Amino acid sequence: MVEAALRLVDQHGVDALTFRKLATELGTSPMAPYSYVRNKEELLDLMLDLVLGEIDLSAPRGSDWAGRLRAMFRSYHLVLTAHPGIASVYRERVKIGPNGLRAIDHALSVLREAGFTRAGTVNAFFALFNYTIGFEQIGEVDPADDGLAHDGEQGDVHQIVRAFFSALPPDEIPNIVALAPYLTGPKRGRRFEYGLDLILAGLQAKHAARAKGRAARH
Amino acid sequence: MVEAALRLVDQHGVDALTFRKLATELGTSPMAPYSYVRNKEELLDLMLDLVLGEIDLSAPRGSDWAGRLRAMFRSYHLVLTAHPGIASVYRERVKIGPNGLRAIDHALSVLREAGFTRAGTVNAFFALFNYTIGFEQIGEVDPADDGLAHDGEQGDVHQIVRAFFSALPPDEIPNIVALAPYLTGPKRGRRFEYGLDLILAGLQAKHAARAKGRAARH
DNA sequence: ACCTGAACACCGTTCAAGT
DNA sequence: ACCTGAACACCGTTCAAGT
Repeated sequence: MVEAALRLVDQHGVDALTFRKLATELGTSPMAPYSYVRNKEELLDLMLDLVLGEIDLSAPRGSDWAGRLRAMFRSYHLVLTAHPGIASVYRERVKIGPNGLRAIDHALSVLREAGFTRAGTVNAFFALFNYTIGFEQIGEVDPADDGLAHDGEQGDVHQIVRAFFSALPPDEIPNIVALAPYLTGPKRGRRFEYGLDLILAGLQAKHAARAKGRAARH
Repeated sequence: MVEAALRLVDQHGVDALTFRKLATELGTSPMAPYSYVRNKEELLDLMLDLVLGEIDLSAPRGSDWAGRLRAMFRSYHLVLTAHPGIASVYRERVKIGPNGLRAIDHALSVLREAGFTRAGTVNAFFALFNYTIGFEQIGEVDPADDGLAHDGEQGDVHQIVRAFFSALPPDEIPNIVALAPYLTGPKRGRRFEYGLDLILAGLQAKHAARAKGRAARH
């Protein structure tokens, strides 16, 4: 049942998920899913947890704590992008399921074993977690569909800029204009890892400073 | 009109925003808002841009690029938390308005002036941007309402853990259990800055390494 | 425990019509 | 240009009823 709902979301987006459509997909009546689920929120929570079960938590052999976190959140990112729109289920009211709990606990254990304090572990986890989720939230910078057609030549950057960022005249947003090819590009895979490595580098600096402070005290 | 819609969202949440409720708020017919807006998506985009206009882009006197970025994204964070739920407007289809463009351009200009490459500037911007948005996406770790009442004594951590993370038995999530007081705590203000400083520290390390490499080549 | 059909209280949006 | 009222095609969910 949840699998069928996830299939619907993967194919037509999260907004297209409807008890009625799900029912016809299953060949039942619109009310049949209520036998398995209390309401739509619970269905969404179950779908999210099903997806979170795909995260690879097996640590790469012999790697350090930063490498293990990188591997885990890279997998997390890949799983979320494989199910577009599912990240939007994270809202105020999410109920975390068993797979989500296992993933959280794994990340916390890596940070604790690395020697981070309790507060530091939690803060570091949320930094990685929030970044990963936020990355899925916005897709490519979408065009502002204001009638300007996309039939111009591919190389005409100014045409693209005008279509994508038409809310202000170009001379008010010179940096956006200058960087437009990078802003609209599809280099999402590397982009995620750039930010992930920034956070991990920050954590490693904190970790090193703390070890140094401990050594100086002895 | 957009202001009235924003007031509705601030008071009752983004899901409660309805053309019909907005109309009664304005004392008009349910169809009246359509005179100002093409559809609901456009209304949401206008509301988001109205909020983004509150971001403080005035750089603190005499601070470096990292300090200026910290100030801007701290303000961005405060603005988003002041309007709960508004961050959920960021979806695949957001049309960025003038205030949003100004904020983006400001962040890009700071990074460019600091000496980051074009690709580095864009990647750094998205790291900060995605983290900030992701932070608003999930609120506190919400209780899993499975009938367990919250009437236990405040000090009984195990009770809290069982209520919040009941999807798995405690011995399968030892780190969550051990860190539960930190996970469920309301220390959101400092938590945002922890992650923000991690990203900025990572950027500063990259910046320093690049300057060093340039010097060595001469 | 699982499924059905009809109904209720809502939505966003279209349309024809008014000023 | 702005507003109205009725209508359409949808929602999630409740309820009474069936197996």
